[in-house]
Amino acid sequence: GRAGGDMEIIDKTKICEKFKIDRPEQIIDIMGLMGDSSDNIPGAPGIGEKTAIKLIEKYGSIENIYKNIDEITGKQKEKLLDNKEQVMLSKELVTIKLDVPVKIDVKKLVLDDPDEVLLTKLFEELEFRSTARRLFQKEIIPTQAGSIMQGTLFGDNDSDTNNSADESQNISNTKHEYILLDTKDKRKKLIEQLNDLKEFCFDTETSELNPHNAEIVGLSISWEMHKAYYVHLPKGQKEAQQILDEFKVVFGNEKIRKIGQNIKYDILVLKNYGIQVRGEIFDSMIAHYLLQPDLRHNLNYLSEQYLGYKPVQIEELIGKKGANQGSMRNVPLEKLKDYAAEDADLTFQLKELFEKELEKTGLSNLSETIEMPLIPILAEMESAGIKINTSALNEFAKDLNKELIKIEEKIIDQAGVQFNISSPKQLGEVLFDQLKLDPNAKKTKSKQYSTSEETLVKLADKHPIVNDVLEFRSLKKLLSTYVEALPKLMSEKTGKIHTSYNQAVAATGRLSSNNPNLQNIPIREERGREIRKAFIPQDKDHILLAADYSQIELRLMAHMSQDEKMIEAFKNNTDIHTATASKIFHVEQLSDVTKDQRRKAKTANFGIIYGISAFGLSQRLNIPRTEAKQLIDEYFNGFPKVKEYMDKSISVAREKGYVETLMGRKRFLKDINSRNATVRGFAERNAINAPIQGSAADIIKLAMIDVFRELEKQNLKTKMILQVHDELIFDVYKPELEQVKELVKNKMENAVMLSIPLTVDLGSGENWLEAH
DNA sequence: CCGCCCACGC
DNA sequence: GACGTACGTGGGCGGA
Repeated sequence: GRAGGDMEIIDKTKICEKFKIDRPEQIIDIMGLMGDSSDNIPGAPGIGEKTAIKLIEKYGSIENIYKNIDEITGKQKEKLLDNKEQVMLSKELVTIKLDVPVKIDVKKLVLDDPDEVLLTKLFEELEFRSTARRLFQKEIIPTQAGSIMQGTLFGDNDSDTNNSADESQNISNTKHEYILLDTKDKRKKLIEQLNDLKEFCFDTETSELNPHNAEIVGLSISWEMHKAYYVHLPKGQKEAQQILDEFKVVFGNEKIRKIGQNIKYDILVLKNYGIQVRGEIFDSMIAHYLLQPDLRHNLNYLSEQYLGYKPVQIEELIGKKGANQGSMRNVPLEKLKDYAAEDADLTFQLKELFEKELEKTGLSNLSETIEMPLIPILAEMESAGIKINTSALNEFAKDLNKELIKIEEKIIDQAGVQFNISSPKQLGEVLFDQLKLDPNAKKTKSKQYSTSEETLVKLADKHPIVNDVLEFRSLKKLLSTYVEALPKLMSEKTGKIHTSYNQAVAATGRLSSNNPNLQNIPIREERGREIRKAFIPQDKDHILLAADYSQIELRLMAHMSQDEKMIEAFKNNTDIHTATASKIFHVEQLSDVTKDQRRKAKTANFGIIYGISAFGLSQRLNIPRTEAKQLIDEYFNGFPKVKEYMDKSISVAREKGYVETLMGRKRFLKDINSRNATVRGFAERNAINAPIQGSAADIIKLAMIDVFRELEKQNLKTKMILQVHDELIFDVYKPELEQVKELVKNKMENAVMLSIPLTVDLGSGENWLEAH
């Protein structure tokens, strides 16, 4: 069996309760801190969990151990914290260790059973599955539902989800009823039942991952634990459509809540078949994202963690991913039924758990008023897509290619040797070994020469090759990332680009975009702007409208800190960077602020939001550290409440273990009390930034919902098509332009009421650049 | 396949 | 003596 099968499994929750420890992983922390590095064996584990607990018993609390750490460990502490080569049984130390390549010599790592159990448990907590697989040559199976949970979250969840430490449940050892519905009659009975429900969970199986092209292979439905139905769809498009049409009314029934895991995908797939999913939405993935924004949210993970159940793996059906991966179409019906029905069953079970947990942790409002309603709106935006001017891009590609060839020749000529300019490794060797541009050249973690833009700019006057390399980089980036990539992602069906928004990635609450990423289209450099020009309205009757929040994050800083001076600046509608400059440089008249002063103030403003240090600011502005420190001091003099707010955010995080946004979105900061300054610093910057960035995300999401509903209400043809963090883009039906402008501005500016006004800038044009 | 480096956006 | 600004996605390289 698994290592240490006979070893006593320690219930950390009870220990935590007894000794008033907030978080179970603190025990692990202690273990790391106590680790013994004297034997000099790389990868040597620290003290065992039992010893850690004995220590806690002896000293009464974690705090007391910290106080007496020197007494307990001798000089170990400094040594441990400084010696990065050691792998310690501590979350944070392992994290540090990851900054440099982790090399664990398996041969030297002779572990007896208890140690292996400990490492296994640790790796499990850290989600180091692949590392564990290498070390132990086997998979880690989660021991206890909720074991990785933070704080009290899910701490009392031990009802039917706890299978002790042995094998988790799966389809073969769990009682279940998965029913295949293969006649019209059976489907009719199901649909009748569905119509009387207040909610049901569903999942679609499809031929491919892209929802815009996917063919539906099957549909599974569940509304009670361990029981689910599967409807298989035959190959012909027409037959599939007929069967799906039977379900049209149920999906369109506003009174029935629809539950799913990543349900936006299913909504999009059904939309392709002309089926509108209406009514309330509950997505287990999004729910977990709200509960634990820093963790992962896929069904396998959630199921193993919270249900103690290992689902049938997709690889068992269609093989490992890659070129030879099979299709859902070719999976034997019985297996497909089990797989599909199980997915719906598990998703339903997760909903039961997560909905209660959202309630318990005060996240229901955020969930019900923002995140869940946003899901179908994102689906609509993705489905609408944006048109691109491919011929313009193709022309641009030709130009870029020509220039690239020229500059490549020039670089090779100057280097005097053939090499791959796109290889940072080779480039570094040419610049620093061969041309010897900088005897003290910076190196990266992996001991390569750094060739980042930041580094190269400083060498620009040493050799003309440097600017050529920078130019090459910039051209190459435009060509490969945008100009060549975008047309490839155009849908054949619609001739448009359909990005995909991920609502459960960014720990702060922002959306992210991929396939393609439309949130990082160039705008700053002149040549990059050409790419924006290629984004155009759907036809000549339409025009693009861009609406962006002005300085939303700084306004939020003003609101949340309640700093009178900053609030005043925004109320007077003065340029905030100029106002900042006047404060930190003591320039009475705003009109006397110089460009350079404004630039520095602007950088300082960004730094403030991100929790910058004097060093960071000095690097950014290329000024001495003392001057940077003075800037920051003056900033806090000028805006005293901002400093208070930052300190308060950190202390809130220390006390509660998390920080919150305006709408109550939480971010847990487990490292906020870390004794490692670097790790703690990171958490502290998060404590400052997360409420600001996250509140901005809350606000634009609210605005999206309001705007979308208003467009619907007024029966307009205009569509909201893109979101870029503080900006919304619309494909406006030209006759509606004035009406839409007013509507959008109104809804965006009034999404929430703050101590300062929110202002939105509008622009329209025949392409995205012009609209800005 | 995966980690690293680099670079684009907000 | 090292470290030092938040959140993302993607392309290309190079080692395993």
